[in-house]
Amino acid sequence: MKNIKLKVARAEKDISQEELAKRVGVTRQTIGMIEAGKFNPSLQLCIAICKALGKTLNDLFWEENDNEEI
Amino acid sequence: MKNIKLKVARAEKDISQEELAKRVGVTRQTIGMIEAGKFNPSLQLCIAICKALGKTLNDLFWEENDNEEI
DNA sequence: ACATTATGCAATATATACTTGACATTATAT
DNA sequence: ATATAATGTCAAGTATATATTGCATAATGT
Repeated sequence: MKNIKLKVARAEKDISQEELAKRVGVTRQTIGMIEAGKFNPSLQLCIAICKALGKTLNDLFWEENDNEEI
Repeated sequence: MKNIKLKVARAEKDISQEELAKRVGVTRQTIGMIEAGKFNPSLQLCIAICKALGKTLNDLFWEENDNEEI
C-alpha cells in the first residue's frame, strides 16, 4: 500500500523526492516507488530514509493495525 | 553487524531459527544470516519477524546510536 | 505563453536478497 | 558413545530490489 507517512514526513522537511534520493544514495524512482507502495525496500534503505527525515522505523514503516488488541 | 536483539527476542519466545523461519515464510538460512548480520533483509520480512515475535521495528531493527546528540 | 521543477510511469539491465541442498559443529539427551 | 536438535557456513541457482534512460504530465514562476 502507499506510504503516506513518508510522503508527509518529506513534505514537513520540504524536500523533493529527488533531494531525498540524493541524500540516501538511491535514485528518484526508488523513492517514488516506495511512496507509491510499489515495492519492498531493504532495511538499510528504510533506516537511511528515516535518518534523513529525522524519524524512526516505527514512525514511517510500522503499521499498528492488525497486531493490536481492540 | 550482528542482530543480538533478534536473537534475544527469539530466545524469549523459546523458538528455534527454523521455527521462526517457518512462521515468517523464509528458510532457516535467511534467519541465521540476519542474526549474523550477513545481510540486509527486506522491510516486509522485518515486519513479519516483528509480528511473529510480538515486537516492533524499533524494538528489533532500530539503532539509537549515531543519530543521538551527545 | 514559456520555462522550470516535481512527479509518474515504462523497458531493460545489474546487484543482491533469498532459496536449495549439503556438510560441519556444538549442545543436549539417552 | 551415540543420537538428535539447533546452528554455522558454503556454492549455485532464482527472484526481485534498485539503476538507468527516457518520455509524459502537473504545478509553479516568469
